[in-house]
Amino acid sequence: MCHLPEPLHLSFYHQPTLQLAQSLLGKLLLKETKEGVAGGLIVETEGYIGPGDRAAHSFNHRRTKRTEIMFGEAGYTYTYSMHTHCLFNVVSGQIDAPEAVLIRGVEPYIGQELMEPRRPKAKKKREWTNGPGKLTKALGITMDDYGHALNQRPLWIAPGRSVDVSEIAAGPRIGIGNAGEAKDYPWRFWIRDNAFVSR
DNA sequence: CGGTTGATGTCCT
DNA sequence: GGACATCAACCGG
Repeated sequence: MCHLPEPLHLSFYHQPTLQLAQSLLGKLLLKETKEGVAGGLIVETEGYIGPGDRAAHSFNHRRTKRTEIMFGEAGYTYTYSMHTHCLFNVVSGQIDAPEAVLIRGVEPYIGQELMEPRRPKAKKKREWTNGPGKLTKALGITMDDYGHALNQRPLWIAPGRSVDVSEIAAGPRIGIGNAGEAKDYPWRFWIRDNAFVSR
């Protein structure tokens, strides 16, 4: 790659979380490792708005080692591990407002030759990155990226392509069945008809 | 210090 | 459509 896509300024992240979740659709998420740069267009996101959101890790102001970064400035990386996987979030909201956007699906765009060997279990290309745990593996995002500012290498977000509002669909978030009334909030957003949306 | 728990992925029927 | 792997973080004691 002669010149890499330029990172968005941190001011981009200073918008309401649900609006940011939609603004992130079509943006390009990039990760540089010693093997090179891999990147994908974001096609699916979810907003998590603690402390009032039962599905958020920061529900009820729960401030722990894991959620600490969510209480800081927008535009930083919140990675967390569940089972054997690592999930990637973008911190949003004001200081002390623990909010974040989970990235659930990306469309491979740069460094696809790096992604394929990282996803040996995937039989089809769409299985490389059509899920929150899958895309982190394909891009090489790990817990080491926790707390990283997204306006610089080795992990950053660039403009990508523009997405019209008519392409955006919304619905309930996935995998939060025990979150009480919050499970029905339509805080999941995706690009309609895109093959790399998780479901 | 041990028991519980997932914002999931993969394999099996 | 359902079981289960597998582990860091969290929480109660």
